[in-house]
Amino acid sequence: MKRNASIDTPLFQVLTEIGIIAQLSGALFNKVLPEGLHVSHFAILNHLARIGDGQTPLQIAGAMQVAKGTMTHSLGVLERRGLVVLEPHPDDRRSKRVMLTDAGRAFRIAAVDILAQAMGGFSSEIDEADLGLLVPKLAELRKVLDANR
Amino acid sequence: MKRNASIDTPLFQVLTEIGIIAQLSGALFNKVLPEGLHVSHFAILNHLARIGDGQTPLQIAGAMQVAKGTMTHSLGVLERRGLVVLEPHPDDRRSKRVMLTDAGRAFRIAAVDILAQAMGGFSSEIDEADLGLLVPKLAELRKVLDANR
DNA sequence: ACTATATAGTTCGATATCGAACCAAGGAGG
DNA sequence: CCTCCTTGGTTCGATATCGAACTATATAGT
Repeated sequence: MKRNASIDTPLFQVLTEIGIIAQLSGALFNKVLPEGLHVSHFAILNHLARIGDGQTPLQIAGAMQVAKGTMTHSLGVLERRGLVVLEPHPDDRRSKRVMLTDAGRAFRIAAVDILAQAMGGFSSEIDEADLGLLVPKLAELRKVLDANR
Repeated sequence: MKRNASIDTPLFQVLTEIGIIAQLSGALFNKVLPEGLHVSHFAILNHLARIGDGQTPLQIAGAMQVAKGTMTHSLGVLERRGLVVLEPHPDDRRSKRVMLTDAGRAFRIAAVDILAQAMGGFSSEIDEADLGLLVPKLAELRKVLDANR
């Protein structure tokens, strides 16, 4: 059937699989993460620890690919927990700078350990080298999607 | 730094990329889909059209990897729009069977066209064959995650 | 300088999703 | 049969997210 051919394209299949995997891994992460901390919150802490803090909310939203209103919300959660502080941006009074607190760094390290442990449980069932090859392809796909949004 | 090594594993990187891609493609789909129809709703219609209707809500929830409460909600949306009907299951009075209506089939075909068109815009920027190779690996990853949830 | 436009964040309403509690029906053992 | 456990669905409260409207500041064009 000609009609279905248009949707059974590799791109579509990949996106379908990816959607399901994202849902599954998100659920898995949420289960092992400490009470009240969502994957998205952890992702922000992790990003700040890796790339460096002092980024603006908008920069972080761009990196995480979420709407800026969402970022306002998430940063509020993290700030209320004392994991980050928002300070005024020195060069632009509209903007903020997001800084990790010591508690935030400690929290992230603890969460990383928990996640690593949880993933270690079944990472043996997967060919790690295989996964390594996937990363650049996925990154490329992400770039294309990002450019067309 | 030893500490970061535990999280900079291929598996983790892949899941991070996948999370972002899922968010991007979901947003993209939502933008092109008709008013009020969410990707998840389309996914259900598509699943029923491909696998065959008459499935129970729980079966569909399993295939989509969403909570059953979510499925109740989504099917309600689709039913209110007349795209599916829920009929009592002949063998089990607790259960239902989800049937596509003609309108549902038509709607799906239209949506497929719209999506195919939207994706066609940038699918040329990606190596389709490359993507094809990704599918089995992703499927495998999905299985492992699924088994460990 | 002055106005117009763009940008950073916030706020708000709507919706998808989850998880847990719940209800109803099936099935298993005695 | 009757109880106990399981299973399919629904309901409910909480939360993440989006998109759009809004505020304040910055930048550009004239």
